[in-house]
Amino acid sequence: MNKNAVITRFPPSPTGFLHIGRARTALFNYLYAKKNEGKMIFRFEDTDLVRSKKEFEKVMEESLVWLGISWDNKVIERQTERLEIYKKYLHKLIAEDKAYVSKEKIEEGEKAGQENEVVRFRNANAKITFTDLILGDITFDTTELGDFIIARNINEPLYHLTVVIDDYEMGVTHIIRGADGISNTPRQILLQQGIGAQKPLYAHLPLILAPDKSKLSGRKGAASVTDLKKLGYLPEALINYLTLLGWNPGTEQELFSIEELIQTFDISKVQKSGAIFNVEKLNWFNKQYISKMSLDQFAKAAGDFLPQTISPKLLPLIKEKINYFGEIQPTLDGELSFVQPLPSYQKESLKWKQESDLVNTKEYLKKIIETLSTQTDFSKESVKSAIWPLAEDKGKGNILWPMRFALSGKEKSPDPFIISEILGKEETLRRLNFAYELL
RNA sequence: GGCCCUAUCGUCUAUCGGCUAGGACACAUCCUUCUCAAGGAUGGAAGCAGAGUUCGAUUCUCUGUAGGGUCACCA
Repeated sequence: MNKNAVITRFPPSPTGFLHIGRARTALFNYLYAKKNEGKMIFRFEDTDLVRSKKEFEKVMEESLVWLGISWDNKVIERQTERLEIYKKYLHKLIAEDKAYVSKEKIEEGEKAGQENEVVRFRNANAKITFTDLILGDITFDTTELGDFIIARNINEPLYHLTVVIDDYEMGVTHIIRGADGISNTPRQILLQQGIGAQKPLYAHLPLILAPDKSKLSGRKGAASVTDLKKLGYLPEALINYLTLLGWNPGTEQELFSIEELIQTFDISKVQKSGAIFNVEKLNWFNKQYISKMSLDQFAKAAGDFLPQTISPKLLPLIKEKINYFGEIQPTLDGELSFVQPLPSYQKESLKWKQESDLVNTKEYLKKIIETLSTQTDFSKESVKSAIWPLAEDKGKGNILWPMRFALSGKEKSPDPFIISEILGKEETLRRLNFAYELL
């Protein structure tokens, strides 16, 4: 393998769903690795036995797959399976007097008061400076860290030690993570020096914020990939949006395929400040991707969001209305409700706004019914060409509004021709006659 | 509070010292249109404050202010 090969990594702890912020971190690691013809490693940091759950490992893996983010390691390793490795380093560190065992009382939790033999790292209290690919030089005085704890006991190593060892052993060259990891960096660099590891390059991504600029969380609406998938967003749209949240290529292009993203991605152009997650813009991206789909692709992608017995003629109407699949049912119940039994309505609703009373309206409806009664072909084109001369003669609103309202029972709906086609001759005439009788 | 990071329209952002500060989302108006959606056009909307460097600062430096992150025997 090429010695200079880029290796990035995505090491979530399986303690929840794949949060949008973490998804973007995975995405940027993926883009950076691909861009540099390197690899991305996916592993689980599950040393917190209490919070780590196998179910979450599964959702996280599924979420990445759904997004189209792939990793290059065949087996997804878990830290709980690498204990022997950590112990080896721990013993070495202690033997070299870089760390020491210390008998201390546990201060919090169920075991408070009990004694424990923690392992502390001998901190030389130096100043640590590292160059962040996004933020530039960052300096910490590590004095305040003290001799920090790296293991609960010799058999239970803690996070800072395990990441550093994993990254070293797996040959990680670039650590791309959220900005909340900045203050962990000096500790980890100290540990790298302790075990004789090479210092990787760091890039800290700005955080994704809720609309009130606080940290995004599940309580503030959809916050995980699973939530967004359930709402019916397209993975391509999410990827596109997430990449442009905090990064842009400096051109005015907004729509990118994943391949284009890989080609154009430049980590040094990542924004330094946090970005608010804006659903409106996600909606726009999603709509763009929907409109680019063929009807077949749309039907296939929408899948379970579509009722089993949906008229294929309704598909294009749905497709042009919605932002995301979750809006299909509300649209079917709303503007496209003409497919359902006709709702009751006030007869005044049949009147076009420029008419003063219902006298003309009744006359117009009669003419519409007469025209369509002799019509055999009920395709929207035929219905339109049959009705159009009448509409031109009497005024489009005068004819089309009552016709459309009689057919849909709604203020808002698709045009009366497409409704006629979908309803068919019998039902169309039934609804028109019903309106006529009302007046 | 200590330490660290950040600061351009409501939101995401462009600008590698020259700006009439550009684009996108959202919003408003208009056009198209029987209605809605889509589409087209137009518009309103921003450099946190103060000092310094400079012929010239949104861009560089400092201070202040504000926001965020982080301070575990969690990860």
